[in-house]
Amino acid sequence: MAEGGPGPGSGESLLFLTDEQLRKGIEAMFFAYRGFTADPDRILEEHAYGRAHHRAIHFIKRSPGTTVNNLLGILGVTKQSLNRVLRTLIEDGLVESRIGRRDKRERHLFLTEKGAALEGEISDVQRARMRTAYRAAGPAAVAGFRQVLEAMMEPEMKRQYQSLKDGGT
Amino acid sequence: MAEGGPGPGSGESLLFLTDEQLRKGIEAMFFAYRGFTADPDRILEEHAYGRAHHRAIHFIKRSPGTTVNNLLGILGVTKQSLNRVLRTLIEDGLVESRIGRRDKRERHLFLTEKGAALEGEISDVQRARMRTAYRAAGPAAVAGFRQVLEAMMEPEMKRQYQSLKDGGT
DNA sequence: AACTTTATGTCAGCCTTGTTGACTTTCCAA
DNA sequence: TTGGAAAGTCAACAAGGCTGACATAAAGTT
Repeated sequence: MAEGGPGPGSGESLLFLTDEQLRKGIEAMFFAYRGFTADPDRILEEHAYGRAHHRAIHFIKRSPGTTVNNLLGILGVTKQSLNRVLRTLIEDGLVESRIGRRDKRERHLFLTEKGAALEGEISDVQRARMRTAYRAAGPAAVAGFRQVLEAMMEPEMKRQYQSLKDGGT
Repeated sequence: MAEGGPGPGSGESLLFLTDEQLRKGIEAMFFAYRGFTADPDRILEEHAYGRAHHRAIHFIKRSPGTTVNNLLGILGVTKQSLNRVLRTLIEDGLVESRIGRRDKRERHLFLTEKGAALEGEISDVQRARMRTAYRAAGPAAVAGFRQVLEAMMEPEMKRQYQSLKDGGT
């Protein structure tokens, strides 16, 4: 699949995508994702939780009252796997599970005050890093960053992502 | 930590970083990383390997002859964890481990032809997705993407990342 | 009313990939 | 030459994925 790299002089208006360039992009994703999860991981460890717990409370915070099934779709894990995490979060009093009023089979999930506190703590450090990175890179870079990430998503996840439209801008 | 969102009219020259904006960035990373690993995961599954194996052969390909210790620094796992993965790759004939000539404690790692074949197969699909995303987003977006990712890395990882400088451009 | 489907939860067991602890071999420096 | 440090290996454990089987309750269908 080698692209037969264009020389230094070939059109910059098209894309100059040598395998080396693409490889750098791939490694950038790899290392950046580690940075992205580093702060949350530190906090979670103090509380004896893992990333799985973080993902759950993140999306419950984003969509309070979401059902277990919704969450399964977003997280892309099995119900057994999610259930294990959810059970401990409920036992520990971070998440509340309310039986649906219209459809009593459904469980609607909410963060308790305690759960919101942990979510907030993690959210804060994660946003802080994102904010720093954004400021270092500048507004144009931020737009590009989001565009590339969006183009990299699987179609179904892209829908999930876009279903929460941008707040202000 | 709420930023007290600036209204639609406030200076676009500074950064317009509402919590909502930052949250979108966080979710973009989350969903994009899934897309990023989706194709490799499919191929790896056919060969009964996991992401850990992929990471190993990726960085051995990038730096042939690297030692186990070097690899540990890059991958950020324990040597025991890496060793298990390495052992199966060596048993399966994808990786060759040569005892160091100067320092016999060291093992220098190389991909065999078979290992290079798998690495290439995975690399191809991963680059293909990256290329598609880059093309969809355009050159300016690509630059921004890389800038933000780099700003998001932990300092030590940033050094690792930058140690392989850009090929052409 | 009987049957089927859906939503959720649970138990059991497996696999990958992280972890720590203990150990061997090799190297180097006092 | 001997003791510590470094590189690598083996053993055992934990988290969090997975599948399969099954239970319950509520909805929906016939």
